[in-house]
Amino acid sequence: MGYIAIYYLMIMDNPFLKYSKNNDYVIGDLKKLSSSYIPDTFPHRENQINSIAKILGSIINGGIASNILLYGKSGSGKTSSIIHVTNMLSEAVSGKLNSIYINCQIYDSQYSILVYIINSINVGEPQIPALGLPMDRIYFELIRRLKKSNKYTIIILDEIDKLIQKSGSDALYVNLKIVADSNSSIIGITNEASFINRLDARVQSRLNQESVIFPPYNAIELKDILNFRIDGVIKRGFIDDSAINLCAALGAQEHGDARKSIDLLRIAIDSVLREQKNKVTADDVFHARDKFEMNILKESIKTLPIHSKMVLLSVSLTQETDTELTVTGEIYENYKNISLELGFQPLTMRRISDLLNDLEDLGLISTNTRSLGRYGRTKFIKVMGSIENIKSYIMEDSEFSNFQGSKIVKQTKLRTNFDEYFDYKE
DNA sequence: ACTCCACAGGAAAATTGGGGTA
DNA sequence: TACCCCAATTTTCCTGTGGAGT
Repeated sequence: MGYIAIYYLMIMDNPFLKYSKNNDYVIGDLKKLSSSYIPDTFPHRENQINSIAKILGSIINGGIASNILLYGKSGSGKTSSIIHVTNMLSEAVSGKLNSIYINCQIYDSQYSILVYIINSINVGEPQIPALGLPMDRIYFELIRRLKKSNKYTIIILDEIDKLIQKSGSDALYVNLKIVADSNSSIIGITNEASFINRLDARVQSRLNQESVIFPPYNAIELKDILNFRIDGVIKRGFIDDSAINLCAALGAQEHGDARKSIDLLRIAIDSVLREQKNKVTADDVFHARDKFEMNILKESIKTLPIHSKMVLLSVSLTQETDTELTVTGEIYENYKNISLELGFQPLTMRRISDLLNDLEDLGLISTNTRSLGRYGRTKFIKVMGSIENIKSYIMEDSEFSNFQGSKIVKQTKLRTNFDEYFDYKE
């Protein structure tokens, strides 16, 4: 009796289950269509996987593996492949392996990375706090626990270029030293080919012992991958060939991005299932793309720190009143007003300059440094995408709930001169 | 050739805030 | 509770810069 009740609960609560039970088209686990799913076969990545396996293989015989650097654009299968390989390896040595995956975009200081590694090694000891301990003690503790665990350790540093960008080569050097002092290897993942040149020599030689390159997928390969993912999950015929081709083409367009292709297909399938239609067409994929891009925008704005949100709002409002002169100085003035209105102590211009660069990295704004000769040198800034949407996403933050719209200053130093400059020209 | 605007962005100092210790 | 350590964040101080004006 109890089982039946639970069964119904699951059907009610889990949308995937609901579809799979009520729909003839779904014949397998829809999780296979998630871009983070790690399949057990990787079409068109056999060479890379074999190379990595060969390098790490020496661990099986008790040896030490070289450090590896994986290159490739996003969605080229680097992360999935390495996790797949380490999973297999862990199986081969019957679990005597610590494989620690770290995304350096999230853990971006040497301190946070080391603490994360320590807390990932399970030797039945308490967690280490994320702040406040002296570095040498972290270091000591890490070595101690690594030795105690008595396993080989593989540290995977994803987006390793972000670490260098934020914390410099030293952060990596510390990690590499630990590797030298213990039974472990580092695997770096980067999508920036020039990354290695920015390192200093001592780090370079240690990290770049072996490298594996992941070239972008072409449209034909992407199509294979999509078909492979659908296989056994969705009934043939439910998805129009044109839809698959389009997903592959859009992914190929975006530097051969398999993640994008798969996500697009999944979103398209999802909405077709929800609308109870009986075929996924190219049109559905186009809709999926719009939705996908909106979600990315919304999500990246939602997770922005409060001051970044205020800066972005300032850019939006400034651009709204005058497209010509969205420059740093004016954005800063308006940011200050917004900040004061919302009851925050405004940050300095120097800091805002960095925040603007961060926003550019996120693709939320685009900047262009221009010189107006006598009238100075500054950045011209534009928001990417619709101002209305961006504004509404920012306003979703409760901190902005009583934002009335600060007065938008138009009288910066530059503006006075700049206006004169144009008056003069005309 | 030289000046000077309005910043960009590097370096170092100062502040912040968790955590430990007495 | 007072006080010291630490890394992270932010400010202060600074030098650098492209090109119109003179």
